[in-house]
Amino acid sequence: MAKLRNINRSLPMQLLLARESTMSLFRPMLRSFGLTDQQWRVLRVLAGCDDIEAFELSQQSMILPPSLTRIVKNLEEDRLVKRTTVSEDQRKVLITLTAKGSRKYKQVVPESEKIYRSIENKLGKRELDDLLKQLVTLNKNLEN
Amino acid sequence: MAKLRNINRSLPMQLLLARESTMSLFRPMLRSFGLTDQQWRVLRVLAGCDDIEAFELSQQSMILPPSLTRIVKNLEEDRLVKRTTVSEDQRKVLITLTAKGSRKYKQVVPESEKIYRSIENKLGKRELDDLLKQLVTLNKNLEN
DNA sequence: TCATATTACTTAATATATTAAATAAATCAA
DNA sequence: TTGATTTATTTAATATATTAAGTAATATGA
Repeated sequence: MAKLRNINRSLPMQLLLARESTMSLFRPMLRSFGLTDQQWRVLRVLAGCDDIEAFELSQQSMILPPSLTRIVKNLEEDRLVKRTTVSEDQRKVLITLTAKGSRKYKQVVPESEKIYRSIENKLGKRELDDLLKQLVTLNKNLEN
Repeated sequence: MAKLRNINRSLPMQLLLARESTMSLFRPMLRSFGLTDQQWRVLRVLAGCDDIEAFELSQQSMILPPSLTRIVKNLEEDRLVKRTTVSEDQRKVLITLTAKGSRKYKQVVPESEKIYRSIENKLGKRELDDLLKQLVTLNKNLEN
């Protein structure tokens, strides 16, 4: 019978496993702040700019527009972000971090970095840098 | 303001991006066979054994039990898999590929391998092997 | 100008992820 | 033996992913 490559030789599976291995280290911390993985990705992008259009936020947080609509709605209900429309182009929506959202972000950052450093220690800084470099290259070479 | 590392230096984000970059190459093919990503992961594991317990299938397909319950139910409705219970331990559920499921698997395998080879060509076989090796190491070193 | 196409986002429908709780069968301990 | 615990899976509830379709605003071309 035609056989598929072993899991250990499957790039998609190893990437899935690696993503899970790393996120499982961050997840309990994020949950303790009442944040989902995706909500954190959104806050993180917003913290890096004054405001941002929905489409651009979707790209940078790697969340598809339909999911983003719901996620932003929930964050808005939690008063962590604000939505406004652009008068020059009424189709567009601008999203901003509120003061509360900014405070939340500042609380999470040091905890996140702490976990990141523990990963660096487990893997070795050189190995991690090397892996990152290869992933960046892969993403460049496979990009659409 | 406390700032988080750039996306390019974030292992979780690069892994997410890499996973998406690669899966986006397989997804249209899988959909053309009427399969979701997760359904394919399940079929793939089942093709590698006569039958398997739900918990073990959950591990190998990297799908949590609650999700697996639903996915197996859907695959069962499509007549691609079969569920039976073990008489020695009535708690356990055994899952098997049907003849139809096996045929589907055999149809997908060559298409999947074709795409995999095109990825090898884009990235270079040596680079890909090297990356895989590093991912396997990472998964070993971070494993719970 | 005005019908058409495009853009930006949202809604809808179905599938999956995550966490907690429930269920039922098997095991364990007094 | 039987009440308590553990194990294997399912249900439930909420959140996200994916694809398609819808809506409203803007841009385009004859």
